[in-house]
Amino acid sequence: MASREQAKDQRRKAIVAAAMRLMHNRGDSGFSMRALAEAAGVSIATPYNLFGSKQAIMLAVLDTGMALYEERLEQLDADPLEIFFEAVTLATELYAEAPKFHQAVLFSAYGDGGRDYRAVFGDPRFVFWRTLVERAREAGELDAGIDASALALALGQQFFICILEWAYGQIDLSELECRVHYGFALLLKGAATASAADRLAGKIPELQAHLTAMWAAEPTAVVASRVQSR
Amino acid sequence: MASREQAKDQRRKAIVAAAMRLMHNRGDSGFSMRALAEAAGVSIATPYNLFGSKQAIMLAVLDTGMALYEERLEQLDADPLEIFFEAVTLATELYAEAPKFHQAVLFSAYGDGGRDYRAVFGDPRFVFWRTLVERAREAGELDAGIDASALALALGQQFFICILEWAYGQIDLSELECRVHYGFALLLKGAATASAADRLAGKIPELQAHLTAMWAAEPTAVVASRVQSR
DNA sequence: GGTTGGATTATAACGCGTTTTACTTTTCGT
DNA sequence: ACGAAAAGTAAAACGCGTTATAATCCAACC
Repeated sequence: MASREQAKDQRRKAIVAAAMRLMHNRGDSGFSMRALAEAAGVSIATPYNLFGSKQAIMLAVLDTGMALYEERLEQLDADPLEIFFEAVTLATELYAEAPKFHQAVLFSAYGDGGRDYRAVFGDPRFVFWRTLVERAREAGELDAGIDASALALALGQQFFICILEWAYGQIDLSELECRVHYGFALLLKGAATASAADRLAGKIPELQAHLTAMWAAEPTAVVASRVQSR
Repeated sequence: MASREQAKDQRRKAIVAAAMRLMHNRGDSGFSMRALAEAAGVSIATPYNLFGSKQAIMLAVLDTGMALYEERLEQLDADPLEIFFEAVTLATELYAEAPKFHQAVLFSAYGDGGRDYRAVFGDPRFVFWRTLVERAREAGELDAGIDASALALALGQQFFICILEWAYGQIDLSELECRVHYGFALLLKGAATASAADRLAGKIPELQAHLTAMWAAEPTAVVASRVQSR
């Protein structure tokens, strides 16, 4: 029997579930490995046996969310270029549904001193963007000579860092969405075929105007210095 | 008299100097607030009185380095478009001169749980990129309608996250340089006037080839998954 | 069914960043 | 020159992630 492994998996699931429950209820503050162990009904040593670190647990939580996200994105059935922007918007919508939860997960997954195996930009997320790039390239929206991995990396990073800023409480979700859209428009335009480049160019002025309006209206920490030193 | 403030500043400088000395000698490991206090000849409470947090000290170290960096960049006297790429190359050269030191500073400045006032992308660095963008725009290399702040933010973030990956030990300096150049080429091309866009487009294939060759040859942690899942 | 061995447990400990407390030193207005 | 206020000091403590140490449990083999 694999009842040994079975029991392990069961405990693993219980721990991830308890982590999600705790995050939902209390957000980042109040979430600690000791609180998690208590909520999951296990000793504090067990999560370390089964996952290795707090960061690994957070990444497990993140990955389960990623599956749901990709599923909902497929249902949108957007065209190969628009889907980049839809993907960002969908993410902000999901974040808006449970902001404290997502902030806590992201903060714990990346904000801690986890210099371990998979730090800044993990595999599931990278593969996701590369798939989108490959589709767009095959659809003739992107230059055929573009390397999918290289572009996907640049796109994913642009997304990722804005997400981090949101998790750190420096920007809100609408600025997150707008900034990533802006970065995506520029990056994709740089890699696009002529017709697609035209469409992308059309997006830029509006996004830019939206951003500057935001910065003028609502000066948060980072934004304030940006506006004042204009 | 301001002899009170004077003494404060003196102590502040002593602490920053001791921090730099410690980082140079022992890198990140072995550097702690207790070790710093001892090396600076002050109590552990003093750095907190004068700076508030470890992160603030690291940002002070970072900012003094930034002044040197900008100075050396001005001396290069590159043209308004090339200077973006020179800036990246210069940074990698400076990092290469004392890699352990810079890794330690960056890691401590951003890797810790410093959710404080100025987290991901601080003011001196943002202003630097915006100035470069403004110059390039005035030189007619970038579209006149481009907002300097918005583009500077996108550029700086692309740079910043690659630096972080290097500080985390996930990529080496040559990959850092190449990836940022690639991201910059795409972003700038998306914002460039026609003639500048052509010049930028010429850079992209070479950078891309360089990147893919790197990934094929030297599969580090992140890279490995990238290559294998090709 | 008893024995064995790997997993889980409780518990203590470590080093970290940070805060608090209580004591001492230094500066400045009168 | 003296007393009040401000600031620096040592030392202990807090909660954190993580690790080490034994004791204990429980599925798996003879």
